[in-house]
Amino acid sequence: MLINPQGKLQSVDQKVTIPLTSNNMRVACSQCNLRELCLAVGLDDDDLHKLDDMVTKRKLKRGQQLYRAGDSFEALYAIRTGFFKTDILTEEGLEQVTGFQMAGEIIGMDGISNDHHVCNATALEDSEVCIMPYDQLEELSRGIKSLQQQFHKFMSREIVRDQSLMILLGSMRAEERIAAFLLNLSQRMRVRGYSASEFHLRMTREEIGSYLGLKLETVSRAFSKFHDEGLIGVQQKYIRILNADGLKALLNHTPS
Amino acid sequence: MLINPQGKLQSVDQKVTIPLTSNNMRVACSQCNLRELCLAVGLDDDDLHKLDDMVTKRKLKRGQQLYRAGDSFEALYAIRTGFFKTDILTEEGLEQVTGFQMAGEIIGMDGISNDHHVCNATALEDSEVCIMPYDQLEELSRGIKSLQQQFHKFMSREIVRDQSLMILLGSMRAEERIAAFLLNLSQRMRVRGYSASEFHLRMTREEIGSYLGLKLETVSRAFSKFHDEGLIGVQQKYIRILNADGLKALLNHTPS
DNA sequence: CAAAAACGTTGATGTTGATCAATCCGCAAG
DNA sequence: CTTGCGGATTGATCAACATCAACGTTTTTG
Repeated sequence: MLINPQGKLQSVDQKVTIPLTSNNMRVACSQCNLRELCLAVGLDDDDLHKLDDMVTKRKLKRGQQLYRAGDSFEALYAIRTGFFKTDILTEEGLEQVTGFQMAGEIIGMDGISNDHHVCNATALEDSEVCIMPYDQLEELSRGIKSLQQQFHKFMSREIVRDQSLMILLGSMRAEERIAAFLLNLSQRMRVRGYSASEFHLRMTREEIGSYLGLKLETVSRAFSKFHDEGLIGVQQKYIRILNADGLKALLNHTPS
Repeated sequence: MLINPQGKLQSVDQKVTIPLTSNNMRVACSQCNLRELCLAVGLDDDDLHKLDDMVTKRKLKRGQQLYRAGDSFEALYAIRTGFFKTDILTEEGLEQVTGFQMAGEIIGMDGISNDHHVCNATALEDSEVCIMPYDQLEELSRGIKSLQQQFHKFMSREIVRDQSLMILLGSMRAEERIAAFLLNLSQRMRVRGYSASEFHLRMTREEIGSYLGLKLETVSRAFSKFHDEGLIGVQQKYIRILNADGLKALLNHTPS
């Protein structure tokens, strides 16, 4: 499903609210209200406690980097709260955004192949992550079948997500890309119990453009056009989806 | 490394030739001359024999499909000989190629996330694959640490490969894309012990274009231009790399 | 072998989105 | 309140690539 790279997350229908109470470094996966979105899906209490022992957490301020390209790979990170971008510096020194990630998503899997990260991960707002040391995660998933399966599904989901983006970049036109982007964000907000119809963008027009293979002016123009057509409301970073079906209709519109 | 999505495969320096002798359905990973490229990297003899028991093989004629989008996911496949493409049919019914795969590479990992394949895999020449039933692979990799690690590296490598392609599609111009494509093919041929400087393309101009987000005419024009500039030799699908450095120089050429 | 189909090349023209540039808005700091 | 600055908007122009079209070449098929 093209505009829907979150795979099985879609089927999680229950509302999930995102408060945050504990302040200690240890995190209880068994208590976490994101556990139905996260690696812990389907684990029994006993196994959840084993996860608890492995996981610590870390807070990041807006703009702080969780890891950088070239850093040695130590752990995967589950986002508890906040919003991240991942990006790569190309040979010519241009930044290209490879993804935006929100609560319940796992980042860092690019580092497994080389023992070094290939991209940067930056918090776009104050955020908190669960640190899962990779050697421990490997060991644990050798012992817990459902953890192993869940982990593999997350990796595969990332592959499918990337391929959706390849299709977007390879075959869609500017306005289609931006409609797909907005619908995808909206969908992911819904799954997390937030409003699907209004939200704040955490990234700049330039970062959106980088992600979608467009220039910031093109992004801005598309927003304005959608606004004029009554499809969305735009006030800087505050977006309202006024006509989701209208946006979807833009996607099926075959160009030739 | 942008033009180099095969990750650690790069470091395998020894020559690997690709004969094929046995004809029975059972395959001996322990005897396979691709085992240093494949999942079996780093396994000891004992563990290799466990792999042997799991794997069967299948031959495909040119044009045959190994699996289709929507098929239920049963197994991963290691390519023993031949050449494949994977593609997705977009909503509008357009085909988009998501990758070309050759000997030693693993395909099918997109299916793990949903228990169904999201893309088609088609043999572009007569080919042979090793079938690795996924439930058995999971079980085996819970018992064999180095198999588990190798499997995870393959999945991660696929993620990194896809991200390289995202960058190509998001930030490179037509001729850069095509130069990167040729250099990548050349590199992968070298790793497998084939000539890196001359080879047959197994895919059409249209398939190349689909993969690179370009139209077939644009691909054809770029080939002609590179030919005129003495960078490559082109005779239909037979390509010679005459000036690899010249091609590489095209990549660093910042547009603005 | 002949005919058809698939694939590839090349040219002329058109459209999309990039580029260049001016202006505006919102927010933070003094 | 004013100033400065990063971000956003909007307009004018341009370049890259798509599209349309004609023709050539190779492969497949009966």
